[in-house]
Amino acid sequence: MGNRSRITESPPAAVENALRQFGRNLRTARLRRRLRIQDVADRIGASRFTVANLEKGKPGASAAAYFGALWALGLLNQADNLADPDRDEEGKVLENARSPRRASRRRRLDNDF
Amino acid sequence: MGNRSRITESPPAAVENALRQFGRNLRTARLRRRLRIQDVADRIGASRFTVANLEKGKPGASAAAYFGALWALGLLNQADNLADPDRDEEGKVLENARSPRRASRRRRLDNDF
DNA sequence: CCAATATGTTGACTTAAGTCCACAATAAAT
DNA sequence: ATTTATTGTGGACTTAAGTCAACATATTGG
Repeated sequence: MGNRSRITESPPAAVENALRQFGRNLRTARLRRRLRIQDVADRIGASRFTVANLEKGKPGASAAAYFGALWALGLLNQADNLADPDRDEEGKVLENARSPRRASRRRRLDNDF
Repeated sequence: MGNRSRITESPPAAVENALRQFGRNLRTARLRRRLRIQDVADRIGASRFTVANLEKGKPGASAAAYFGALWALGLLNQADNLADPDRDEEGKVLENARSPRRASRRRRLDNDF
């Protein structure tokens, strides 16, 4: 990537753990299907080194690579409802009445976080 | 990334669509929470340009950035069961008896794909 | 056991992801 | 309508993601 951002260089533990688990799951799914790292690499058009990094949960790897691995294993559908608005109950509550096309800050000083 | 891989440069339509939808969902969730792009950027330690790219579903953006955006919106838990072995019914079937630690190719010529 | 192969590791190289700047376009609040 | 703030866009720069080669280390099959 170039100038690496903090989220990629040293992600919060929750993100790091989520990625590591994701990687482990990809490996489990691959082995169950009796595929080599190279096989997955061929299917997505990447090197075996990159796929190995995915299975390690490398934060800097591209989202396309991770999703591609899912796709190569026939599991891409599991990514369908990531941040799905219909499932975002928290968001539904916060969205009182209508949702703006831009987030204005002047409204109030609700500077939480 | 450097030498861009095919999966990142021109992903299969399914992957591209999944990423675009993911990005749109992130934007919807952000607006519902009345957050600016800059706010999410601050939380994950990235520039507003990168977050804008996430919402466009840019394939090359890092997985950590996407997951970080989820995290910043309190939605990271949705990533928990990506490729979860317990939910991988297909994989469970393919895994007859035990799962190997490496994928051997000599077994049979089951070169599907 | 032994042979064959899958995976791990290191290092060098290439190039695009991420950053920043400046300005334009758009939406919101008064 | 006017002002103010958010978001979009283009270009230049930096650096690490991805590739490849070569070798080491498992693991599997026979």
